Amino acid sequence: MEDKRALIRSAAVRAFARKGYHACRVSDIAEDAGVAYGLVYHYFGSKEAVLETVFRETWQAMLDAIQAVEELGEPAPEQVRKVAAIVLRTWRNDPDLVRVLVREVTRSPQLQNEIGEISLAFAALARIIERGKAEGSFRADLDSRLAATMVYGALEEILTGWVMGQLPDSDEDVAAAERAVAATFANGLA
Amino acid sequence: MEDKRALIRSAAVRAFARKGYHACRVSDIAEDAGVAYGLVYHYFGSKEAVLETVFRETWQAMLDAIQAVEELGEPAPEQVRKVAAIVLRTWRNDPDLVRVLVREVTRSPQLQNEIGEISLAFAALARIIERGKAEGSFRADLDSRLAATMVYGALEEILTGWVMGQLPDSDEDVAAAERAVAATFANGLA
Amino acid sequence: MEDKRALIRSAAVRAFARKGYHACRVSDIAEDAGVAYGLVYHYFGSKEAVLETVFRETWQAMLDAIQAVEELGEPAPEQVRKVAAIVLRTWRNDPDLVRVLVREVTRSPQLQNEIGEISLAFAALARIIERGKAEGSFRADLDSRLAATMVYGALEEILTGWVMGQLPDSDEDVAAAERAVAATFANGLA
Amino acid sequence: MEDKRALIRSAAVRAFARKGYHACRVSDIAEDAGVAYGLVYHYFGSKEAVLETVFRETWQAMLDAIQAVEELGEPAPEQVRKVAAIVLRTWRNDPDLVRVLVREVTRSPQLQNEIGEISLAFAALARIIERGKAEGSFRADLDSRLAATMVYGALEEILTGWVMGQLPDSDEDVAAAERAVAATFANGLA
DNA sequence: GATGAATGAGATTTCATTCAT
DNA sequence: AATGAATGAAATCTCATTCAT
Repeated sequence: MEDKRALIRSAAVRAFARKGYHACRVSDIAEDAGVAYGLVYHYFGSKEAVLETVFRETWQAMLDAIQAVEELGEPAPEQVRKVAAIVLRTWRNDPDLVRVLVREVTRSPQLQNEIGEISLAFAALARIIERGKAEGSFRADLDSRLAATMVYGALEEILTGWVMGQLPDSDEDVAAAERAVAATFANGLA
Repeated sequence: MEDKRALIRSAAVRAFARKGYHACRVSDIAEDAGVAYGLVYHYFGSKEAVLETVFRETWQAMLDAIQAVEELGEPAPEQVRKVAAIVLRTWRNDPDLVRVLVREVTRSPQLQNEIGEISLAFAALARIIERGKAEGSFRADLDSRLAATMVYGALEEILTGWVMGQLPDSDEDVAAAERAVAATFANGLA
Repeated sequence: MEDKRALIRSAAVRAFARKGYHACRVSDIAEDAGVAYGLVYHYFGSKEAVLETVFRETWQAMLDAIQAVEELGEPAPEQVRKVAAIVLRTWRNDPDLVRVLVREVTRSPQLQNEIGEISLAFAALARIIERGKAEGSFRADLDSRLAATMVYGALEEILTGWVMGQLPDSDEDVAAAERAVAATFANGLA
Repeated sequence: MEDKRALIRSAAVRAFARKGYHACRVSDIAEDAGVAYGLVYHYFGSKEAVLETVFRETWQAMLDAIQAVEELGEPAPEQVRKVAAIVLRTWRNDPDLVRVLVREVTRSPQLQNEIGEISLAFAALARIIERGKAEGSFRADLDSRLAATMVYGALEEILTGWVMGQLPDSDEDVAAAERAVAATFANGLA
């Protein structure tokens, strides 16, 4: 019944978030999903493929959301704010997922082949900043690739702070973080 | 002869950098150091302890350097610039070390006990920003903890870009990155 | 449609020949037959039963052919020649089948219960040789069981040479092999 | 103490002989040798490598013995007799070893890379027969490769008969088999 | 201090087989 | 008859760690 594949996928997110990818056995995922562990192999082929799938499907959704922001054609600082909102609000929607992405995927030595997809996010941010330079919102001498890196880094570190329990993460804190990022880079890159 | 302990320690940094902590076997470290792997246990006690030692000794040096900056009593934006310089220049000095710290330690689920030491760096940055607010360099409504997180995140992401080969890292690029971080946060936090 | 059971049986021969019994998964058989693997169980009950069936049905046909030779009542050397012809020509008819019988069945530790059926072939050969002794074609002090073993071994090894690609196997080579076996044992056992 | 590698090697022969290669677990070998199974990997690297080693080391010894026969320069039929003696007496010396070689190695699909070494034995037999043709002991129109195959097949099948318990194998039977092979091919190939 | 043989817990993965549909 | 999702026993292999020398 239902969709066992999706069931396993979301159980994997929980399990990876709870114990970390390496410490998490395939049987932990299966147990969490309430299925036999053979089924994980039936649907995903390997433990690593589960992580990869989680990453790819999630990341694509985020890339789509960012692209939608770009297409609105609003001023660059507003676009940066919206991207910050998208990234940071994901935390509220699915903290376990963020935990996994932040801890296991982003700088994993194993998933270096995913770098291409990760860098698409940087590229989108760089495009936004480039447009900001063109419209005069940002300084002309800015290296947009580098600026994109700083923005992305600031966002990811805030997420990490939440993941690690080092920063408060109430709804109000999330909103405040969003404003802080927006303001800092609106001024900082101007 | 010489100092076998130091020999093993630096071999470990190379080995962890090359293959990642998990994929790296104790025998890889020993081989790289040119000793029998039993000796790794003689000096460090466990594989995890090697990583911990690498982290702790390095991190302490960085904390000391940051504290020295604080004690000079210069204006906050200048202190931020100097911290950026310290962090980014480490890359030039020892890329393998940075690779290991960035990939394995900072958000490792295993080394969560090191979080205390990691957060000392955030605390130092937060103190600097707090002082910037007092002296009028930074806006008064800033959450200094959050601001410190953004600065640290920007720095670490630039390092990551270098580690992952996504950003150019010539001496000139390193200097430019340092200036970009300094300028962005001097303005952005003002 | 058609006869799915026969379809699966012949797909199994191909699959076993290609990958070997152990390396061959039930799904390989099913795939080769173009059916779902559940159907293999419907018709045969188990993977081992498929191999057993292949063996038994084939072997019986060969035993029947040999018995027909016996019943003709020709001189023993001529009977040996005809048995050689039967065994060796099977290769031309169905090399995959020979491959499976030679590699998987004959000395499989699992199918030791089939030994009874295998030894019927030896027994037939031994009877022919025994009659050869009676009629004076073969030496009287011959151990017919041992002689039958030698004849059978020579035949199987020639098949093996073909299976393994170590001996040439054109039609002419097959005919030459048949003559060589006949001549060697006609003289050798005399 | 003692030579653990040799200990494991001979335990493997016993274990493979008893249960067959596939049905035999690595831990069976280790248990038989009285060591932890990790040690099997320490010395051999994999289960397959154990079988390969057993084969290669044994086979080489047999090739050496056959070569020694060749070098004596005796008449070809006598050389054939001596080769038969070498091959058949192995059964008395180490039945388990023969069991493994006959059942697992000779026509294993996995060890097809060993074929080169197996065919060296055929080549030696073919050389002997070729010399027999030159010296007039064997008929000139003989295909020596094919004849070698028959001799080898006869020998292997006799071993198989002993392995499978289908032929009597007392010392006297072994001696009789040796004489039967020698006589059959001395006459049969003449 | 130094070595590496020896250990064995534990993880991944395979795949024959079952069974609901 | 036909399918293939679901199961889980079982096997291989890895590798951190111990310890006798």
